[in-house]
Amino acid sequence: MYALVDGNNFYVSCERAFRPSLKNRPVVVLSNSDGCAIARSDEAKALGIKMGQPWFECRQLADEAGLVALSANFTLYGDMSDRMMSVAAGLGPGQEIYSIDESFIDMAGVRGDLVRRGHAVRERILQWTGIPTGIGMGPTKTLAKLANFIAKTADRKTGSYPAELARVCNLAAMPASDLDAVLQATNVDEVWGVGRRIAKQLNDEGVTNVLELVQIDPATIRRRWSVVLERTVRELQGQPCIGLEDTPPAKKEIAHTRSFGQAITSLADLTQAVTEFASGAAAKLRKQGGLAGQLLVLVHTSPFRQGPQYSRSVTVPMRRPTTDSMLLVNTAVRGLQAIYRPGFNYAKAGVMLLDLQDGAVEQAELDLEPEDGARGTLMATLDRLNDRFGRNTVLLASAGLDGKERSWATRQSLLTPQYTTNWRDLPIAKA
DNA sequence: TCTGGGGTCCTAGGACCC
DNA sequence: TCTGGGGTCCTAGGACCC
Repeated sequence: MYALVDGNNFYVSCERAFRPSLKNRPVVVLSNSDGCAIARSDEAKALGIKMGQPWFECRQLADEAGLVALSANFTLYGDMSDRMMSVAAGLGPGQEIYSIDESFIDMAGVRGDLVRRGHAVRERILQWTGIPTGIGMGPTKTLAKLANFIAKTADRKTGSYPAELARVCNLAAMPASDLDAVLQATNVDEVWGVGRRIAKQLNDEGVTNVLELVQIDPATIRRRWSVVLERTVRELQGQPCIGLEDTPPAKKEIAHTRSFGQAITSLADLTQAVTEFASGAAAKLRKQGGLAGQLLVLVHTSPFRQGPQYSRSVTVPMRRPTTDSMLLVNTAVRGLQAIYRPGFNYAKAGVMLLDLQDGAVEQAELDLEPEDGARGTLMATLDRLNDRFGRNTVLLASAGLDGKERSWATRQSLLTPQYTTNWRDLPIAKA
């Protein structure tokens, strides 16, 4: 038995916890560069704003409908997530933190009325963190996920689900005929693992709702589609195929990519950007105690713009697995030089660290670079300074030190304070 | 005229998830 | 004028190897 606890409109709810004036208003949170909407309040959804919709397409709603837009404040969301997760963990004996706003709970051995227990935990999360949640339960993770969707949709009163399924929904506790009715009222594209593409293929075969999907023989699914979709169908039929991952598996890659505030053309500007991305990725790598065996650099133009397109990446093996910013930055810049072509308007670049290895089992080697030991101390000091005094307090010279304008920097004009993680931003209550 | 089979590695891209 | 970022898994095709 599994539960899925999921924060409603999570980023918006985090902002509302500290600015109650945002309640009952249409609110969106924007991606980096204030590019597009990545979270929407119910009121914003009702205005017709789509997930991922570009801000320039809906910004007129600020004047017409009182829409409020905020730049993404990931420091705040990460901290609020930790708080929500620690309360949600009280629902059952095991927890897998699946994303910033979702966790699966293993309900094995939990006795009593699970729906009542769910409502109690939900109330506690709301009271202690200010985040409204929905909870779905079922015999498999895929069914718990589906139950969660039903709980949230019934709460918004937008679907055709019975009101008593709102907020907390346990599919395992439902009489078979009621369950069939609920599955029939749910489109296949709401199923975890069925995206746009597969949904269309299913629709073309006449399979539009979940009840129809559940009734297909898994072997047929495997033959016509894939083992991945077969697993999804078996899970929908109540056969557990996906277990709880309560210890997160080690990352296989770390990425740091950004779209630029405005397109850039020169190798000098790209070098600055790639230096910053490689430094950022290296800091992340050190934080999780890993080593990178390979590094990938990518650049590309904007597919949304007219004009010549160019997209290229290169993977460079490190001489030996490393965590050293200077080596990684040098490698990234050399990679960039190899793929850079003049005459293009570059919209995005990035650095990925690949072939990640456990830092604790570093391969011993004749020490050909005796300064490495000192480098380790240097990197640790660099991380401490940047953690304490803010990102980019200390950086490598190729990031650009001359005070020249970093025209490519992302824009975040609507950023809210870091209420919970920075003394200077601590909210003050007035009597 | 007729030109193998098995394997790895790399790049690129597609599909899905949040 | 203006279109996110971070992941995983899978597959196809080309280069290269024996």
